[in-house]
Amino acid sequence: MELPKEYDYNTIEEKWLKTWQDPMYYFDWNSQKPRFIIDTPPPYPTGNFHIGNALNWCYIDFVARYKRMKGFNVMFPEGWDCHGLPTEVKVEEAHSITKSHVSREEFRNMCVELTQTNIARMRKSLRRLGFSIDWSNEYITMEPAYFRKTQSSFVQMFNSGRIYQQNHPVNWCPRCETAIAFAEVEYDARDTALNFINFDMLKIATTRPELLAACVAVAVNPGDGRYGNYVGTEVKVPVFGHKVKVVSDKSVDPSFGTGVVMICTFGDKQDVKWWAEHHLPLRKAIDKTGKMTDLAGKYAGLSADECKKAIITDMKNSGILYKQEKLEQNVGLCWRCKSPIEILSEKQWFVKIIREDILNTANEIDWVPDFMKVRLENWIETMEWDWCISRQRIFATPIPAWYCKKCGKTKVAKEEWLPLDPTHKLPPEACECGCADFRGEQDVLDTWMDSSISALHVSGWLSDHPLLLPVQLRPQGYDIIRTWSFYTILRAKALLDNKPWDTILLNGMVLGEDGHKMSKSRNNFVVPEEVLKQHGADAFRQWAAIGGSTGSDIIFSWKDVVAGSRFLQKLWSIVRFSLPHISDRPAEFKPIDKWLLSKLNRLVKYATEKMDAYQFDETFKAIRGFSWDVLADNYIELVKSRLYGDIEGKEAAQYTLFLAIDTISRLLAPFIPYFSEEVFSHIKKESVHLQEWPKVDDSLIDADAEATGESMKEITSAIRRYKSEHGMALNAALRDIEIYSELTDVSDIAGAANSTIYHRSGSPDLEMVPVKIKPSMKVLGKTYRNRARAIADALTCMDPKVIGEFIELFVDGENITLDSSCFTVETEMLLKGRSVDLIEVGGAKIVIGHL
RNA sequence: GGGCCCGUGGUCUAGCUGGUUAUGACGUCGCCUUGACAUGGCGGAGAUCCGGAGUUCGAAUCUCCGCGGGCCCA
Repeated sequence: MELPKEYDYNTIEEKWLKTWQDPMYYFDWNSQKPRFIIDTPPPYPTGNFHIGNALNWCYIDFVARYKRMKGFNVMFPEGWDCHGLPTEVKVEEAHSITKSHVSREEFRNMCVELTQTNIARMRKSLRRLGFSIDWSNEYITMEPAYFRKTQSSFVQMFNSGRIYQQNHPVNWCPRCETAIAFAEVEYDARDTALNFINFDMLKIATTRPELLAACVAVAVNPGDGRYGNYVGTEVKVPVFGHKVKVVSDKSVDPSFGTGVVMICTFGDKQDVKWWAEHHLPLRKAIDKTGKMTDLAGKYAGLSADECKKAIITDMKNSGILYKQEKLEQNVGLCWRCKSPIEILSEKQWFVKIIREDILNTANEIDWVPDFMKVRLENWIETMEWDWCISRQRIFATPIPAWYCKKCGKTKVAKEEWLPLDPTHKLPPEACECGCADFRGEQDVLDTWMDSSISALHVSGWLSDHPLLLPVQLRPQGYDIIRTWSFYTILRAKALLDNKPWDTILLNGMVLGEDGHKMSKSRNNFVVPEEVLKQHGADAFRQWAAIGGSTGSDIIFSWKDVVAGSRFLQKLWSIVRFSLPHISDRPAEFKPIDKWLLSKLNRLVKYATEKMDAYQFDETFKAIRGFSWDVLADNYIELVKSRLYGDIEGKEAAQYTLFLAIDTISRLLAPFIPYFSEEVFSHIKKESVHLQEWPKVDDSLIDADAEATGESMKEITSAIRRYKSEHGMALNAALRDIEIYSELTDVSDIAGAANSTIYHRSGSPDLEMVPVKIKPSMKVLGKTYRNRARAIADALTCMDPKVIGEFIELFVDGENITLDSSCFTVETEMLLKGRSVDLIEVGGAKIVIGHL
């Protein structure tokens, strides 16, 4: 059966999508094979699998398929990180409600429903992109089977003292009305005013006059002579009248403002430090909704911003505020809603951060590329507070704890009671005080508490399976090193005293075609579905492979996708030509067959090395280069005459071609699974994805065979070039070609050149005239170091006609003898006798008779 | 202000444990419809490897400084 001329990616991809069965990719918990477990990032189920995810999943799939072929028992699970504010917001929009309109349970159900719909949509994209996901190991963090583990992890870390509850300043988003972690704070430079205020006997400068009511001290630098007398005294806070201490602290910058700074609870992180160091009292002037409290007197009930304006006006009028200066300041914003955050002191749950633990564990992990580890190290070094894990939301994993209604004591659940929602269920035992009535904890867990145990979950933690931690690979983007990598390392160490993974593989960000971050407003946004529709999954996956080196940012490029689809068509043509000719029956190879097989085995060796180093671009480029250049443009052209005719060496060509097609389809399988499956299906009635990765046959890597083949290839190209330069069709016959070379068999060249070729030994009877001496710097430099330049200059100036095997030179007052390895002599051929053209390639000379 | 990364033909990109003619893609120009492929083949043009200094016999590659860009953070 002849193959169609055009490769119809759509039909073929759909065909294999229907044919492939999920169990092909199931992890075998009982297998004796070496295991390779991947801690796949669980995406947030927005409903759309974006192109950045797609790049990451391509990398994962390349690895998963490669490792499977290498004989590993591979787990490529798929998780879904469900909980979070975006879904709550979407649900509120969709139902035109706010979460306070319905019961917590009802609201949660709405979120679950939306999430399920979104997951279903994203599963389709994952399948269509050809990812070899192990669907038997799918997990969904909002389901009891998973959040039971999140709750267990909470209980275990509480019991080991790694989780505690405390009144502590936290970053607070007044719009979302929840605490947030530092990882969730963004910074933006904004213009603000520095206000100079008469402060009793002192003058202070502040950007946040609305916090005057929360002022608990003023501070000066200990070395500042202007204010030394005031330290230890008290001053009266203007407008509000309460008295505060004057303290000295070396982190006050005497040159900023007036050199006197007001400490309030809390204007910024520095206030928190001073507050703790100087044991200052707490004055809450802003509440959880961002409104001023009663402490703010006449300003109570105003928003912080309204209060700021009002108090500035009032203080200007009364002469308290005597000057304003413009100041650029970085303002902390909520990453989700971009509102400026406040720092409030609230009772929250925290996870202890032990820096050395995390640093040491990070050092036991292989980072690819290695410099990415520095990002984690820098983040760890700047951490000042513990990780606040409680959130004031609904759609999240409940914190399994209650408060005794009588004595107020906190009761944390026992693991065997889990999973549970403390707002629905009371603990099965009474409080120590004897009271059995409890109030369930309404706060829920930060979503990173769910996803930071993904590695533990997939490796069998708290299941009937044996625990297989550490897993082999964590693939993820570098943008979430300070969150997901950091938290996962922390949790694996805290819960199991182990590293979570052997290796972490970082991918870059996908940029739009204009080189900027993809965004709808920039109009450079591309969704994978659009690419799939136009060029198919295999073309898309090639962009992911060759777009750039692993770890670097990658620009999405339609050109690369188109180039990918052209390569598929080229491969298809190669296969379409080859299939009728191939044979798996061994035969004795001719020189050019040996050349091809040597190159092929070198390719396998190189591809294997590069795949092991996660260098997908290098791997794929090598395979593509071999297929297109070596196989199609050279080998096939050289053996066509053997394949079409009925001459000696036909079987060798058929067998060589078979080996090439078989090997290439295996090498391509991780990258273009649909295409390679289609090709392989014509060779064998088995899936290529269940085959072994090709092994290197070292006996076929042969430098001599390569040199011979290279020479044949060069001679053939030279003849082609000759024809091209003389305006001849490439299949036009030349007469009288004589080749003087070391070659023993020129029949393939004759076939490719479509001409009769006379094979000669020795040299043609031509006059050779040396015209130029070219110094070999590589040799001269090594031997003669700093004299190499002078020797080279002297060589170039010599008369080439007098050169023998050795050259004697007089350089820098010294006689130097150079052998022929130190230079090459370029010669020009003078023809005599008949009128011929002479081409010289490598060591061969081609004499072509004039037409 | 700090950390990390990057700056290679018109565009994007590989190389960067220093050593022949700097990789590939896209584009561009010329030629060629040959029995796998015109979504192709053959050939060509096009690069002061961001700038400067240094190390070296020799630097795209190593060091320092500068300029420009990106990301993360304070």
